[in-house]
Amino acid sequence: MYKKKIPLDVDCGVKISMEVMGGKWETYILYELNKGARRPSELHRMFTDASPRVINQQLKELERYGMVKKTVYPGLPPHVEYSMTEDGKSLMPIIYMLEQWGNGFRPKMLRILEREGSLPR
Amino acid sequence: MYKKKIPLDVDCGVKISMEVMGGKWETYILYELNKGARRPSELHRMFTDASPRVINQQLKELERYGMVKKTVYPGLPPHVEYSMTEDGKSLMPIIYMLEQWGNGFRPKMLRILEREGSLPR
DNA sequence: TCATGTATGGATAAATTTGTCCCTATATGC
DNA sequence: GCATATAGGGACAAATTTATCCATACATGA
Repeated sequence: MYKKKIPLDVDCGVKISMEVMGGKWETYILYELNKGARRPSELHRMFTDASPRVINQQLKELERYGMVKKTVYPGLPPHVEYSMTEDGKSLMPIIYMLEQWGNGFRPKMLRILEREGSLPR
Repeated sequence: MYKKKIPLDVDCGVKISMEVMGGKWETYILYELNKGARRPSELHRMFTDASPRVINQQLKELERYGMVKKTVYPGLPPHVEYSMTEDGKSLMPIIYMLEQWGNGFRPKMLRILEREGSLPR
């Protein structure tokens, strides 16, 4: 893990929220875990654009902040499950709002990107 | 400005929202402009932790996405003002939610940081 | 003349996040 | 034996964001 040189600004609520759920795959993971517990390998298969390594990192971050809970079932082969905590669930309304706002803004965003010539195809 | 090598994922609403308001100083700027129009130099004096250069960059980004409007008053010395657009205002509820959630989570965050020995002073 | 305030931006460095490559270890199936 | 699946992580590279340094230009006031 990377050790911050400039500490998080704990005085700002927005910064705290962003720190907890701002990772590239974290909202995806939370969204999925909100439907039910998932094994790491399931998530790896779902998010094929992300390398397993990165999903593991972000799961670890989410666990660190108590947004998800890791359960290890003893035995071999290893069986691990991640599930949502109450704190994690409390993030969902924010995620839904971000999702909704972004969906509403999409047409304008597409026009902006097109105008700048940065649309693939 | 930095030209992205990996394009924004326009299929994801959350990503779109983050792209628009995820910059380090953007929510601060929006929060301030929401109270009324401000000149760049006013913002520079307010956010002394940020270099003027960076505030300018983020203002430019916000203008690019239509969240703020730049007005140039002719004459010398130059007089420029940034003000909120309707689209910008529509972001405020999200910013308030992020602020509220983060404030609520602060005590836990402080305990986590303390446990890891990453609290200054 | 020189410092100050106004607005802006190029070039470059530092910090941070994300991604890739490859390794550990164990059990099962072919 | 060898491939596959399970979970995980070290070392490093690439992408991205943020910061620093310094430059332009013009007017005013000491």
